[in-house]
Amino acid sequence: MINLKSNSFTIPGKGTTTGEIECQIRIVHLERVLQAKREALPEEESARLALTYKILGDPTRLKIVMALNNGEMCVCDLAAFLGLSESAVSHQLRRLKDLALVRPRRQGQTLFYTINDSHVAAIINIGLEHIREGG
Amino acid sequence: MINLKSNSFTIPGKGTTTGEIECQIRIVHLERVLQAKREALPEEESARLALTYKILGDPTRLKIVMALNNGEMCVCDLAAFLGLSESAVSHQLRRLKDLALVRPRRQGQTLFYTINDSHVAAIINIGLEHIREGG
DNA sequence: ATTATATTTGATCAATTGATCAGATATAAT
DNA sequence: ATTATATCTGATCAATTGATCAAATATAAT
Repeated sequence: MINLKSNSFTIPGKGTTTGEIECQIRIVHLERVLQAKREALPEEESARLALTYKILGDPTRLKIVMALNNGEMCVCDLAAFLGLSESAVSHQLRRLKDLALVRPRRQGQTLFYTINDSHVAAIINIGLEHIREGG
Repeated sequence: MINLKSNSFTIPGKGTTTGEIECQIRIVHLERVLQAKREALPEEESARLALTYKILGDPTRLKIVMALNNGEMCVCDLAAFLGLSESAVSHQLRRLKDLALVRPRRQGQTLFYTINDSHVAAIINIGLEHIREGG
């Protein structure tokens, strides 16, 4: 147990410590905690990364991505494939597009969606390896 | 527009088609839809994969995983690092453990958590590459 | 045995989420 | 211009989620 005064640690129920508030945070290995703080990604970047996984972390959206991995598809074909309304698919495609996971190509009235870059397929392949062994 | 009778497609508001219900699903490229159906992962597997990403897709959990990527840490140190209650951290560790993303090692009363396998770090590295270029 | 320490567990609740619906755009055809 | 087609958008609502709290284990120390 280590006593901390006026540093940058945030205490669960009490917000961030400022001024002379004396607080007790249980830290068993201080160096380890400080190292984690030092090496942590900037908040903005880790938030973005988390959001990327979150977007992949929905069955409908993941199925979309995996289907597109075999070639581009239009909204209505995806809807037929998934058994969902075209509106639902469009909503999900927008979220995937916002995170640069898929990308549209317009041909007349039809929008064909594709995987945006090679990282997406790579993430999925490694994820599959993970769940297939030991998971 | 293609007319389908009594096949295995599911129609948005009407459940899965059975018997003689005549339905109209808009399919522009039937081969593409059928290919997607053929090559889709078994439902159970894609659900598991989605869940894996979902679990990584929360800022708190992702920070935990990234911190552990630099070496094992105990629950209370993680709590101090994150500025969260130990209970909150424990709850999240459980979810990470359930998906085999982290793994505990007991030493007396203390539980040290580690990244479970190399795939986890790989997924994160590729995710980072993705958001850092073009994202 | 009793007490202290480290973590886990179950309940609660505000906040977020995903599919649907109705209506809005955007492009093409007549 | 009008109509049809393909997709998008905003609102709604049940269901899920994450942090907190209080209480329960589990291990260690006296």
